[in-house]
Amino acid sequence: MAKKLSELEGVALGLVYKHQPCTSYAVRHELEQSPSTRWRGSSGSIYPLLRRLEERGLVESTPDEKDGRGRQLLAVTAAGVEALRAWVVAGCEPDIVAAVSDPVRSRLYFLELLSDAALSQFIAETESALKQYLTTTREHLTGREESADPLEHLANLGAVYQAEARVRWLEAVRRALKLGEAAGRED
Amino acid sequence: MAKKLSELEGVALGLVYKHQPCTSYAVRHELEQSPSTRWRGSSGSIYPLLRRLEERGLVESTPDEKDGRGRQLLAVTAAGVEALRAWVVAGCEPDIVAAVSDPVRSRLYFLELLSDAALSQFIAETESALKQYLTTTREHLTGREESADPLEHLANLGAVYQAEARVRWLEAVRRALKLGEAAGRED
DNA sequence: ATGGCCATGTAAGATGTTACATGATTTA
DNA sequence: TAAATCATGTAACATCTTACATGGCCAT
Repeated sequence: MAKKLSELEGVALGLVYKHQPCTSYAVRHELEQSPSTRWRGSSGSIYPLLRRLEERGLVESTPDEKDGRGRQLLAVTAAGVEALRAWVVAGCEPDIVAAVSDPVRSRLYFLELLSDAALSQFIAETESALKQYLTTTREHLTGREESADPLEHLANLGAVYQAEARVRWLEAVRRALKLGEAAGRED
Repeated sequence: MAKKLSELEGVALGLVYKHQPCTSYAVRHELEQSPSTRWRGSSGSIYPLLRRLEERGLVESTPDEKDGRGRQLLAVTAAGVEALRAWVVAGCEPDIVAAVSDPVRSRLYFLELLSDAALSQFIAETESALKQYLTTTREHLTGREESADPLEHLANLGAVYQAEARVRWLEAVRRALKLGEAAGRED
C-alpha cells in the first residue's frame, strides 16, 4: 500500500493529470496563479515534489520530441491514477473535512488588544479586502463560464459560497461590535 | 522591526495572552483540542515555538511558586503584546485574507476520476461528514453562550457561517451532478 | 503500587519558502 | 539586441509531524 499523498502532492498530481502531457512548469505556474495563497507554488517545492512522484512511479516523464531543449513532458501512470483516486475519496474523512482554516478568524479571538480606533479600522479594512477577494473569486467563476469543465466551475462556486459567507460574517461582527459601516467603497 | 509572526506563532502567543500566567502545556492542549485540524498542537512544534518566542523577548517565564516541580509559567511581555497586535492587524492584508483553503474543494477538481458509483458514494459521505462538522461547530457556539467572551463567540459564529456555506455548496454540487439525495442520516 | 494522565522535551524526517543561479526563447 | 519571460533547478533555512523518552501526580 503506497504512502498517502499530501495535500500539495494530490493537487500537483491532479494538475499533471488534467494537463498531461505537460511540463513541470505548467503545474508550478497554475499553482502560482491560483487565487488561493495556501501554496505559493515556489520552484523549490514543485520541482522536488514532482521528482518524488516520479520516483514513486506515479508520474513518468518523456522527452518532448518537438522541443530543441529536450524538455521533459510529464504524464500520470496507472499507479498515479490509483493514488490520485485514493487521495480524492479521502476527502470525506472527518479529519480532512475539518482541516479548513481562516487566518482572519484566527485573529478575531484577539481583537481585544486593539484600541477602539484600531478596531474600527481593522474591521473596515478587512471587510473591504474580503469583498475584493469575493469579487476576484466571482470573476474566476464567470470569466470562464463555458470554457472550463463543469467540475472546475463547481469548485469555483464553492470558493464563492465561502467568500460570501465570510463577508456576511464580518458584517455580523461589525454589527455585534456596534461599529459604523465601512466608508463607501462598494467595489 | 521584529520579524513577523507566523500563523501558528500568532495563535500560540495569543493563547498565552488569553490564559496568562499559564504553562506551555495549556497552550498545547488548547490547540490539540481545537475543532480545526489545521495544526495538531504536537509537542514537537509547540515547545520549541514557545522557546523561540521567549528568546525573541515576546514571552517570559517565571517559576510557579505553588508547584513542587518548579514548572514555568508563561506571560506575554510588552514587546509580545506589540508583536501580537501587529499580527492581528495584518489580517486585513490581501495575502492573509486569501489564504483560506478547503481540502474538500481541492479534491472536487478531480472527481472525473471516479466511477458513477464511487462519485455518488463520495458526495453522500462528504455531505454527511460536512453536516457532522457543522453540528460540532454549532455545539461549540451554543455550548458556552454566556461563559465565553464575545470575541470567541463571534469567531465561532464565523466557523458556523463557513460550515453552512460548505454544506449548501455540496448540496448544489450534488444537484448539479444529478445525483440522488444522501440516504437518510440526518445527524 | 500501579496504571493512567499530566507535562515536557528531543531526534529524525518531511515539506515548504526564500533567494539565488542558469540558460533558452520571445518580444519590443 | 536588449529586456522580459519561460523553464528548471539548488542551497540554506524554517517549521511542522511522528515517534520516542522521561518523570511526576493521582485515583483505585
